[in-house]
Amino acid sequence: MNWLTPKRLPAGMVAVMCSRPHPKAVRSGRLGRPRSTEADTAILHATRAALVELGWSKLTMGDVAIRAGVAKTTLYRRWASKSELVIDAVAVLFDELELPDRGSLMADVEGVVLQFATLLERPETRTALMAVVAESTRDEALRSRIRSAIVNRQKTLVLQGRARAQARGELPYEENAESAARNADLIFDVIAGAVVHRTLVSAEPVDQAWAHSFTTLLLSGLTSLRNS
Amino acid sequence: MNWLTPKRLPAGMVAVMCSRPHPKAVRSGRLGRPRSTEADTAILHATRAALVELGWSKLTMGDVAIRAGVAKTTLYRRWASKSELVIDAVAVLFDELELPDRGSLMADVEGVVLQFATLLERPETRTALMAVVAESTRDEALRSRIRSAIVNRQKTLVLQGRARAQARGELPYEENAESAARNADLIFDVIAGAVVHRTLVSAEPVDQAWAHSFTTLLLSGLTSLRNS
DNA sequence: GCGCTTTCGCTACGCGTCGTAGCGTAACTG
DNA sequence: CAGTTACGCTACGACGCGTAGCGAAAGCGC
Repeated sequence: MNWLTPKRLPAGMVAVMCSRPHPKAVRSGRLGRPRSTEADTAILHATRAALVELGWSKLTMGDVAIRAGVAKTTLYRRWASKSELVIDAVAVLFDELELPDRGSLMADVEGVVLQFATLLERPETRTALMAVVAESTRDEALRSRIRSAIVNRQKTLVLQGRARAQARGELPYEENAESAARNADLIFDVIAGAVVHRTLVSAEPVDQAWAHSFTTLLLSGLTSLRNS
Repeated sequence: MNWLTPKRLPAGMVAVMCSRPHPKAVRSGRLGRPRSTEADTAILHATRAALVELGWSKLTMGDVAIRAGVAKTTLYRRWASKSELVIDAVAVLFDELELPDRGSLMADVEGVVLQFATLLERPETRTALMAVVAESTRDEALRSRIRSAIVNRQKTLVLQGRARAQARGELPYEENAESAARNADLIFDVIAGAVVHRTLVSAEPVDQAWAHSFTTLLLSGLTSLRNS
């Protein structure tokens, strides 16, 4: 019903080359009053604030509109659903993830684990990440949006870390491109999955000690696990 | 508001020794018309069916009541929220998880990974698991319910698998009880986290090949990772 | 300056779900 | 039998959703 209204733009239009394609991007061409960029930032800021105070389930579109000082209709002109709005609001937080060269594969992994954990300590990401992932299990469009807005950014770090480790001689170069990609995906799922599960399911902190133990396990394997 | 109504029972009452303590358990003592156990099973069955057809977000209490052939008020007499209902409905699916002895640690891990993956292929669990976890980030009571109903059951498998591996001589006995517990938690987060992340975030299948690669990585570590 | 186009804030609306109250009836206990 | 609790049913207020319609504002091309 919603998917066929003229408000929806053809799918191709979203895929234009842009760092953050707007959900309901209007052709930036010309004609008419341009969209207020202040409204955009105000809405996203208000969404994060609402996530902190209310959490995902109690966040309402009307409330966000009021916080942003914007009419509710303005909100719906840009985002078709609460999920898409929240994804965009949270996605920018993942931009601060980076991989400073700490000199060794071990230190690099530990660093990225702690960085990711710090991100997941924020109430916005805690409450939003799992919620949108849950929503995406029944919505392919949402899933691809999460992928491009959040997941792919994290995956880059894995590729970067591997390249460094290979340059240092800590990891072998993989001539087979396919299996190299598979391995990167595997490692990404292991790292991100472990941190997320520890944080949100087990609900216990990812501190220095845990990061160290995890990294040791990841590098050396289960058979070499010893008491610390 | 909801948390203070007389409907809510004191917290201790839920923690009675019972395999599956009912959310709003009434003292099984006596007096008056007993609760219909058929209604219980019908509701949980209807909830799973609704999850399959509608998914978490579109599931409504009224719809579940109709499917179960039960009044909506009957539903609310037993479960205070949609989250608690869904947890109970899904929890039984996790009971079928077990750890058959396959002769080696490697085979055991691979087996449990594939079993867990099979469980996550079901639409009920896919859509429900992440949703209730997301909900639990702001609700400690919900989190402990998930832990006792779902997570702890899985964690047992890790302990079981380790004990077997130790008996086989594949893993060393850990004299330090604390670090042994920490290691078990770590391994659990790594295994469950990786499978969940692969399935629900990366949205790619956990097949035999992936399970094998993952298990190899877990046992031997990153440094020994080679092309397959 | 003038039209044309699009977005803006605002109000109002229908719809669906929520969770509860109140009733009469059914089931079980002593 | 009386006492107690669960049941099905109806009705209700509250609230969030997403949209329609309005006049005003802010750009563009002329």
